[in-house]
Amino acid sequence: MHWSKLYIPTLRENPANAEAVSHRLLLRAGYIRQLTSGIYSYLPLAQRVLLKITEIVRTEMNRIGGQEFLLPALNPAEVWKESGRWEVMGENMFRLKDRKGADLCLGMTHEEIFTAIARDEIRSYKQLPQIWYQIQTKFRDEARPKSGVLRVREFIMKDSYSFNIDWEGLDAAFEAHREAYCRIYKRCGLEFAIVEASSGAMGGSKSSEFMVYSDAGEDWIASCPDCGYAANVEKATSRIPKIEDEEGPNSPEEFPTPGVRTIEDLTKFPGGAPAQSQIKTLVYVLDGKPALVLMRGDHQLNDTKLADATGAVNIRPGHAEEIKDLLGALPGSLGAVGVENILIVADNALRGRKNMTTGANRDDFHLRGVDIDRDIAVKKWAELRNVASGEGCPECDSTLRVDKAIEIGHIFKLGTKYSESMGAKVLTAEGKEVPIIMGSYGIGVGRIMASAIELYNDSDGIIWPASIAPFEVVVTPANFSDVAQREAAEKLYNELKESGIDVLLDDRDERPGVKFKDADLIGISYRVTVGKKLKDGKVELFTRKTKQSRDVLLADAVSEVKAELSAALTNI
RNA sequence: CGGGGAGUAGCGCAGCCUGGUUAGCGCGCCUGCCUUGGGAGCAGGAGGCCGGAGGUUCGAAUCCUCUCUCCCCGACCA
Repeated sequence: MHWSKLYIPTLRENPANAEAVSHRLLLRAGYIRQLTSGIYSYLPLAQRVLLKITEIVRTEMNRIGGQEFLLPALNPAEVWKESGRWEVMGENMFRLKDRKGADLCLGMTHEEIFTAIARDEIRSYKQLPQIWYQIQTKFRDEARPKSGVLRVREFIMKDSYSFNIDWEGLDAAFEAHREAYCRIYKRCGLEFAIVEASSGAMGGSKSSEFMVYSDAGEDWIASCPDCGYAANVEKATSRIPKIEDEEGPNSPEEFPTPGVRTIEDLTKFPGGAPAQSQIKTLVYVLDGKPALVLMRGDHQLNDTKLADATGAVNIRPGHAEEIKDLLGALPGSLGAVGVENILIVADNALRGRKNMTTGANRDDFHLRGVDIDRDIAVKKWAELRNVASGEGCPECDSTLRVDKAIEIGHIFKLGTKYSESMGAKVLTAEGKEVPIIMGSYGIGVGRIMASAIELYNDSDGIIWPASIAPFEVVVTPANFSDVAQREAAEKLYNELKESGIDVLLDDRDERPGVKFKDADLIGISYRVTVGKKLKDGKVELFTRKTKQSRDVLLADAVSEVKAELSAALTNI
């Protein structure tokens, strides 16, 4: 490929409106352009990267017996109604009507469609197991697209689904995917972590996420440096010191707390209490029904944990008016003492606590001396608390840390959620009809691209892992008007191409500085500069990652490049 | 959905507060000369419905009202 013929619209200046590093560099290096919020056009360089990634994904999926499909992105409402997700997906689903007025949607994921195929076609255990996958565009109407290609409304995803007759088969398919994913990310050159995750709206028993640690991420991961425990904070637990309370009064005592609205206020108020001796009362609406959520004063509720613990799908904090109607007081003076007929969910950290302080459900009044077991009708105890850095690892004596990460893959043991709701059943060897046991496995292709940039960049631009770089090598004649340099560069370019290397020739009549800057910016792994040393039969081999260059004989250039590349590709 | 910011040339921005001939600057782009090892130089040139609609005014990029879009923080999010 000749640079002069390729559309690579690099920008000299940093684009406005691009905060995340990957967003800024993808725009500046001419990989993407935004069409509208959360929707991007992928220019030729990006398409080359995406194709390299999907090719790696494809070979590894095929290796575990996956069979590639291509399913419709445009789906009829019926299938989604069968699984119940037409409602569950809410506003995140793009919906439309056809000319006859029938409801359609754009697929957010494809459990329903693949399950429908399995239901219609698979009758016998003899046809199982199956692993089916596709690499296809998904649509989600995100409330807030952000960070360039990291959180978008239209994106490419590899999604696969396993179908088994028994749970052992699911375990095997899950494990096969786990291993395939490790190979995929490793081959893409990413450093990644596998963490325990919440299954959320997908349903199912167990799920693991594949994460790249990065400040550009939106997930928080708790991990233990000693034993290797790692979990999304939506799932993570931790050890915290037990608190021994002094005995309090025989019944709660109400006391005035004018102006006190927050936990913090009450810690400073004369006669108040330290945060860890307060009960924080939150009003949530769970699938339309109000509930009180009780946390220790210094702890934060994790919404996903609340949803998982209660089985609720749609959860939101209550509005001030709802709360006033419900409890008779405004936030700042809420409590659960004496509350009946409302679901009360409490965090495990409050178990057995006594002599606590909480709101009195009367504005500007609190209660002290509250004994949870005695005074509050807790219906459900659960792990609801956000773990924090510095708390104890749940699996060893060490200490947890919490870091930000980008989710690049997620694998689920679905079980029979979809096969049961949609009637995908097969006959066993004994002639019994049973639901197919399913797994679901996703990889965000665009996120792999963006994560690689977040991980590997410097002030000059992108530093691609060679395996997913749009080109492995660029041949740069310092002065293309110089006949000797031009001819040597073209010859070298042809030789590299013939030996199967992905090579670009910078045939532009630009000054060398421009070509070097552009090559660095777009992140090509190696550059061979054909310049003034040509008269000694030498060219320079420049490594983007290290910015080191060394002279090699022109005659040896092809083999030197090959050696560098194969070293780079096996080291990752 | 709440809070904040921004829409002026392909990109990055100034001008707006305090209305007034032809709306500027840098980069990029085109032509020519010159130059060729880290985004050169000189000369000439093209390119704007100042996001949209309505209003105030003799006169609006500038003031007022409405509206659309984008970005950031939060809420939200397999």
